[in-house]
Amino acid sequence: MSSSPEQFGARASLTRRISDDIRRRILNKEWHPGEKIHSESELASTYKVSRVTVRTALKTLEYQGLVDIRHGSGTYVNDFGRAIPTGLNELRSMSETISELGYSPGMEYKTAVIRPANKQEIEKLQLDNADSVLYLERAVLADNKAVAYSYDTINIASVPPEVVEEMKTGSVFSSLDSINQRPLRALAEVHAVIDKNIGWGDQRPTNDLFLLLQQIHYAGDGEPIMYSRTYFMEGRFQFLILRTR
Amino acid sequence: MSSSPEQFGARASLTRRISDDIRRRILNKEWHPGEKIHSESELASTYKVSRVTVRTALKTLEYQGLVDIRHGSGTYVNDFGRAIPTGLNELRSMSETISELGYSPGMEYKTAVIRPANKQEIEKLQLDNADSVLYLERAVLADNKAVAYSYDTINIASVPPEVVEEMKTGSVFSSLDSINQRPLRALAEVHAVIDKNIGWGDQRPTNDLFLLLQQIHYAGDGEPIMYSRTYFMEGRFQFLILRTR
DNA sequence: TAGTCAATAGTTGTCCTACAACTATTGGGA
DNA sequence: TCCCAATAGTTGTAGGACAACTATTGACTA
Repeated sequence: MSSSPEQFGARASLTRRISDDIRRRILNKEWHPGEKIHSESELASTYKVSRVTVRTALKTLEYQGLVDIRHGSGTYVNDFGRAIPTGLNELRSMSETISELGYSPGMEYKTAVIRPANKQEIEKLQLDNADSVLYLERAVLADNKAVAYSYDTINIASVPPEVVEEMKTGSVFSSLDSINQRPLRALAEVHAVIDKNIGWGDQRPTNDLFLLLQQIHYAGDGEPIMYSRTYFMEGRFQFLILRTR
Repeated sequence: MSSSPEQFGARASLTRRISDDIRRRILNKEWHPGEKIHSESELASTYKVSRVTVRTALKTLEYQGLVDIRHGSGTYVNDFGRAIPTGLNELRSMSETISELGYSPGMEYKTAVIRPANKQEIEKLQLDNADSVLYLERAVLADNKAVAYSYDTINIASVPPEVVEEMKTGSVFSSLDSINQRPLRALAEVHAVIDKNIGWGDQRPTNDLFLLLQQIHYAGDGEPIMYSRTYFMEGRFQFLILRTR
C-alpha cells in the first residue's frame, strides 16, 4: 500500500500507514465528497488492526480537513476536492508540491556556497557565532517556467560533508531525509513585497511584486535546520491554507 | 476550567474540553518549551478520564504544533512560543485574533447592505440565482489603527432577519454562532496585490500594496456560508502559518 | 392520509485492562 | 573510562464493553 511520501527509509507508525492509505483511497475517489466511508469497526477488521488505530488515523484526516467525523452517524468525505492536497499546511518540498499539482518540477541553481552565517541567519537558526552555513539561490521551475525564487540557508553543523555536496545540486529535503533530519514542522511568515533586487532572468515580473514565504524549518528534535525565503511570482502559483476549528 | 472560546452554548466533547485545558496550561507556561509534561496516565488520573481520552486530546495539540509526542519517552512542549496562538491555521474571527495578539479590536463600517448576489458570489457560495446576501465593507482596527480592509458576503438564506440585523453592526462570527452556524473550516487563498481601489481613509497605504486573504467559510454541514476578502496592509499584521508533517 | 413518536439498529465517544515497542537511565563489568 | 545489559518509565496498539448520539423504521394517533 502507498507509494506516498513515507517518513524515512523504513516504517512509519501503524496509524500513519493506515491514515496514508485511507487518504490515498479518498483522493482516488473511492468515496466521493459527501459520502459516508466505512465504519471504524469495518475499517479495523479489513486492515486487521484495532479500532483505536483506525480512530487515530481518521482523527488525523479530520484535522487535515479531508473528512468529517460525526458522533453517532459516521465519517464523511469533505467537499474540498483537489484543493487540500496542494495546501500550504502540509510541509513538503517545493518540488513535491509542484509535482502533486501535475507539473514537472525543476530547480535552476544560481548560487550554492558554503560561507559564514550572517547576523540574521545566526538568529533564525540559533547558531554559534562562527558557524558556516550552506547558502542557495535557486529559481523554482514548473514545466520549465519559473514560478518562484528561493533563497535558502541550511545549518550544516551536523551534516556530513558528502551530504552537503549532494545538497548543492539535488533536493535538500531528500538529503536531509537520508540523514534522518527531515523537517517535521515549519513556521512560515507571509508578506507581500515589492522589491527590485529579487529574482533574475527574463521571466522575472516587471512590477517587482512577490508573495514572500519566509520559513524556519525544524527537525524532529526541535532544532532549526533551514531558513528559507521563497518569493512567489503572483499569479503563477496557487496559495492555499486550510483553517480549522 | 477554561473561559476559552467554546463550541456553542453548551458542552463540547470531553476530549475537546481536556485538550482546551491542557492547551491553556501550556500557554500559561505551566510547562516551559522543551519541557516534558505529565505522562498520559498521570493526566488521565488527575482529570479522572481514561487514557484514551487524554491521548486523543494530546494528539490534537500535536497537530496544532503545541507539543511533540515521542514514543517511549514522553510529550514535550514545543518551542514556538507565542507564535502559535496567533497562527492562521486556526479559524477565528479577526477580532478574536487581534485581541489574542494583545491589541484592542474594532471594526469601522463603511457598507452594510442586503442586495442580490453577483456572479462571483453565486459561484463561491453555491447560491441559487436570485438569492440575496448580506454585503459588508469594513475597516479592521487594532488599537484604533486600521490594519486591514474587509469585504464580506454572507449567505443569509437560513438566517433569521433579526440575526441579519445584528450582523450589520456586531460580530458576524458570534451571530452565526448564536444560530449554531459557526464556521468550522475555511479554505483560504493568499495573494499579493497592488490595487488603487482597495481601502479608504487616510491610513490607506500609498503604495497600494496589500496581502489578500480570500476565504470561503464552511459550516459544520459543509455548506458555504461566507465569502470574504481581507486586504491586509503589509507590515501591520503578522501572518503566520504552521506547517506540519 | 398525514403526522407524531417510540423503538431500534448502527455509529462514534469513552472506559478498562493488558501487553508490545521504544527510550533513557543506571550500574556492573571489562 | 568505556561498553552494554538490565530496568523502569512512557507511548503505541489490542480487544472487549458500554454510553451517547443519529437516522430510520414502523406502529399509533388524529
